[in-house]
Amino acid sequence: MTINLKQLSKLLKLSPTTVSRALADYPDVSAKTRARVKQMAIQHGYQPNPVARRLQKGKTETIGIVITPEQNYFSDTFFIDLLSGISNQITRAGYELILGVASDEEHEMQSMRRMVEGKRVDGMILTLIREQDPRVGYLLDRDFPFVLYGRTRETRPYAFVDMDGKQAFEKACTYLAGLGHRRIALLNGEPGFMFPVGCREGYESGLFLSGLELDPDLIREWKHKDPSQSSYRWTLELFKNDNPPTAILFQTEAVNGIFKALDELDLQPGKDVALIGYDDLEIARIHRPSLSVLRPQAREAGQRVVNILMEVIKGEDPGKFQEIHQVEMVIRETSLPPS
Amino acid sequence: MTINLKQLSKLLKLSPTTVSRALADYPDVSAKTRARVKQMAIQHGYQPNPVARRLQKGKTETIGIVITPEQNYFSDTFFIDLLSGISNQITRAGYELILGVASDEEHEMQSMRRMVEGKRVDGMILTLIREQDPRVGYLLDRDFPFVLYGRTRETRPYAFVDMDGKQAFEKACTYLAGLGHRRIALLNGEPGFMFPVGCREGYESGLFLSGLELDPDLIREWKHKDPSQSSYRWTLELFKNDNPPTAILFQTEAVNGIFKALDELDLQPGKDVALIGYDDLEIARIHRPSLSVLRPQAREAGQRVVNILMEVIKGEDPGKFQEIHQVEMVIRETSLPPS
DNA sequence: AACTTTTCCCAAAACGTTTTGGAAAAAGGA
DNA sequence: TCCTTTTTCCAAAACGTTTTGGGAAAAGTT
Repeated sequence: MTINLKQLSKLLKLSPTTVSRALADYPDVSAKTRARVKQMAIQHGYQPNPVARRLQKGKTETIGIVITPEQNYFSDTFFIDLLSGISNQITRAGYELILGVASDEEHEMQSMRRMVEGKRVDGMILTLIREQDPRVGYLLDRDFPFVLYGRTRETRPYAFVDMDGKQAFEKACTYLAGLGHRRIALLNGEPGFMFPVGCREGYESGLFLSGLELDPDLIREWKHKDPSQSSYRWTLELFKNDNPPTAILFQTEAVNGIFKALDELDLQPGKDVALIGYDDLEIARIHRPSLSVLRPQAREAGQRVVNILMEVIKGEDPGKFQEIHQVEMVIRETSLPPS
Repeated sequence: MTINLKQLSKLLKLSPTTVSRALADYPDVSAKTRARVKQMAIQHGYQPNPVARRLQKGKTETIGIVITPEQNYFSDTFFIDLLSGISNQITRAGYELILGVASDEEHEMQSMRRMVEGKRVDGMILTLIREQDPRVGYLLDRDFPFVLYGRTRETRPYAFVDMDGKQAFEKACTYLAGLGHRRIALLNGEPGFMFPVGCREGYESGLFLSGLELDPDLIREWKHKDPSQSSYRWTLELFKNDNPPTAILFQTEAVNGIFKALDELDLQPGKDVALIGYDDLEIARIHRPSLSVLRPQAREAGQRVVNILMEVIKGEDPGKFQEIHQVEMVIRETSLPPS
């Protein structure tokens, strides 16, 4: 059915060498034959067998990624955008993206080891980074190319693309303070992961810059797998406070519980309580009132991750590639001044 | 770093042939040397280079799947479960799963063609099947192995694993009718896809079995990308009816809009309006009142898809593998008799 | 002992590319 | 014209496996 390099070369009455080099635009083949070869290749729909090329080149032309369904992050649109940026850029480079789905931290590591030690990939992309993340040490120890989407606590240099959660939350916080809010609450992401660390720093810095006091009662870490720590319950508790907040910062993921709680408390989102979420999920746009958000550019980040990984695979120093992307704020209907 | 078959055979003072065959448990190598080979292989962490094996075997040992972020289906937990079942089973077979992310129907086809014509995969898995799906015809024409998660309108035989949407909605409908509901509404999935067709059949059949009349005013197709067709608006309109429904069947995906609309109408879910959703998403479990649902076993289905695809790749007749999986109903708090 | 069968191992080929190291032919220079 | 340089092509090797087709040694059989 599909044609071979050898068959194609026979058709052209040329050696496989010349055909191969013609297609690869080597200078040592004349313009005339190059054109002839290319035309014939197109005519017969010739595509070099990727497996054979990989063997010869000693590269798998493949990138690996492992996702964990347990983490709710995954069901968010932002992750799909990230994956979309990654996938498109990988395809553009003629590479392949192989996917592992792991149910927990142990399987995550196991799946990655299979890819790395089984020589199935040239590089890894890591997401959902923890403060202490064994995957990073593992890859650094083996000097295996990888790029993080996020950061971790690790002294050795490594490549990463991260969203500036600190700057984002600082911006949101000072914006709300500028509107006159004095009691701003933070429903932070799950502890153990690195991202919420920056969010909290930004929140605290935002309060400080606005001359506001930090009140520990207004901060909570949300464990989304633990119903007792749900955003719904937490919001209810928050307003039992003598001095309740007039604004809340949170991950958009948690918005359903917050809306529900506010509704039960007869508080109108936006009007009685200002809300700004991190991540521009669909619900943020379609809800009435629409939700003001911090919007990370996940697709662009995904493309950067791939471009960087390609450089690292080529042998570039990973320490050179450490990018922190700014996050824009989208003001919609839930960020009004306090009433 | 990592050891080679040739190097390993040199260490053992055996030929590469014998080492290869020993590891593959061929009978023509003595038990003693087989043991010796295996022990040495483990000791040096030898793993055959997959690229070399693929070239020799003439197989890519790879399965392809293309997902489309545009479709909201993807953000549902059920899809992750499906993917999880697929991925685990593929890994178990020593195969790889390569992922394409396409933004629309055209890119979806393009991504698949790259995999198929570029000899990058041995088989394809298709999801989100449309009534008229060009992918199926394309693959059938080329006699390329594939399995559908879902069904399409195509007369030639092909392999599929599908959820019995018809039986599911029939069951839900007769259950509600059995409770005394006489006005049951259906908010169906997007037109153009095959799945909603079965849902509607089941709904109609359920009404008929319960001796209820079909009222076209109670049926609507939800276009989730079109805000004018949102579940929220539709629910509001539904209750402007002189004779409003006492129960609604829908895709759980649409639950937020429905809850919001009912809330505005001062109707209590479960109490004033019975609700049953298709797909057991997280929100169904954590919402109060918790949502009764139809629960497809996505992970198991994913495993079946892979097992079937392996058979088709081996050359089995695809027509032999046509599975329709039953869907169970989980009664929670939103399926009470009418008040 | 001579023949047959079984057991155990291996050299060589093959998979489809790309790369290496020329070599022949054409062009340029004197 | 003869030598040098450039242009254009190719045969052979290599990537790391598995498979093919024996072949030698050991074990059975008569």
